[in-house]
Amino acid sequence: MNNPNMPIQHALMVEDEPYYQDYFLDVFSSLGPQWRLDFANTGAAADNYLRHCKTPLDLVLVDLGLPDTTGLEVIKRVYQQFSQTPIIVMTTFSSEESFLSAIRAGASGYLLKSEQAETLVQGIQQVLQGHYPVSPSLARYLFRMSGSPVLKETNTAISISPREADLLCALAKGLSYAQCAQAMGISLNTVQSHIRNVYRKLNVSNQTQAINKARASGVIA
Amino acid sequence: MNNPNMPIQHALMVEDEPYYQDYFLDVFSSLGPQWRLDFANTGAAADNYLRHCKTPLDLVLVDLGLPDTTGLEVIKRVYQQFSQTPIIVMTTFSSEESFLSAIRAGASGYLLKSEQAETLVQGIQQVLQGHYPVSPSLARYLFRMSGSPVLKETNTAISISPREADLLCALAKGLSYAQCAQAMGISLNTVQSHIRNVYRKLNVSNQTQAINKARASGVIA
DNA sequence: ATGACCATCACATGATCATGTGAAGACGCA
DNA sequence: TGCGTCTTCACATGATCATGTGATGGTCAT
Repeated sequence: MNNPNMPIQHALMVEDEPYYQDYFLDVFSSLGPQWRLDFANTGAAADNYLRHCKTPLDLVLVDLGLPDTTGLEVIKRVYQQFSQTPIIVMTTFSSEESFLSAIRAGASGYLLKSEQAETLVQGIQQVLQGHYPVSPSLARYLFRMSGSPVLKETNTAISISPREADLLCALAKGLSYAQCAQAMGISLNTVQSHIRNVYRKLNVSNQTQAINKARASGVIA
Repeated sequence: MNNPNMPIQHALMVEDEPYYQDYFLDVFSSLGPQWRLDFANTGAAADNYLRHCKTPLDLVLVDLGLPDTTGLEVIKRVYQQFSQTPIIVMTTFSSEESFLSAIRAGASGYLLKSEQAETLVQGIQQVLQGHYPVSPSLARYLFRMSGSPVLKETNTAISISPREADLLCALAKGLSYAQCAQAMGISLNTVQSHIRNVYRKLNVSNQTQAINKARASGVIA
């Protein structure tokens, strides 16, 4: 059905919005005529597509936008079936958590739809060459989480002291005050004292808010 | 001392080998005439340079090659003094450990000297734009370590119900139980009831642990 | 050497969270 | 029809957290 001298490159995109389907057809035209881009409107459709897919796909794009976690399921599925096939997450929002989940599930790239079309093309080409393209706003997070435990004197904007940062790290792991106290070799009173100061500095009033804000500020991984 | 219409861009490179000093002078000429590149031959020299440096540097390149960890010390030092200054590690070997250490210390990019000069220029330009360039062979590692720990037990098995997930999302935002109750239109009693069930399902015993586990399982964004 | 942080602790109290027991109606599945 | 799960609620109690006031000694810069 095709010219054997020009082996076809086979891509699947899981995307429900027709607008983006059209858009990415356009993007793919920049990659060359040998590319064939199929669409699956839902996670279930993608699952079905994969079930009937004999030859390994060359690329899979997954929209991680709206549905619960079906996007993640698709990624896992693809990764299981074709572990060599690069998977790129295309999403609207830059959620750090969904980013991590996607990578854990097997994604090799994570790009925002809002990127320039040219940037998307580059990202796709990069992933095909074995690279791991990530949109800048998320790359920051990737870096942050790789360099977790230390980084004491990093209190750039917000003046969280080293010990306070230690405590936040411990809390972020899920430790209770008592466990933090033990882990840090200080008394429960001191833990509470630190917490009081941290809350004041970050202007928050509970643990989760503090952890979120500390993360957002790069104070903790 | 300079043309005020062309603000000078000030870079420091910590590098002992004259060959690479020349090489990077060449690389920098590709960036434009406004760039001034100074060199420090040792970590101590860099330290001294920083001590007498008044205006923030625009870029720092650090050779992480041979010396013990003096390269790392320089990175920390720069990061402390000019937290906004991008730091790129230039190295000969792609050691995963030194890579991680560098990131922990505050580096924003990690490039191999063996890259094409053009690639290096691109990397420098990227980092100046706030990106995080990493040589491909290391990017793979970055991804692996972000994702590896799980991947197998991707808990699709955890059966968090929709309302329970809603609650976890609300909590993850930093809301208190009372606020969650109001936001979800249910009573405080019900919130506690959901929490009890969630904790049982996730096998945890406090909020932060629950949020962490839910995130790790992709249950919440 | 006088502030201005930091780190450490003590004592205290009200708010919030964690956990237990129990129960009701709705839904789906066997 | 019954069993399980989900969702919702009530009442209750101990644990943990949040917040206040105050104190000691250290470091560091002015």
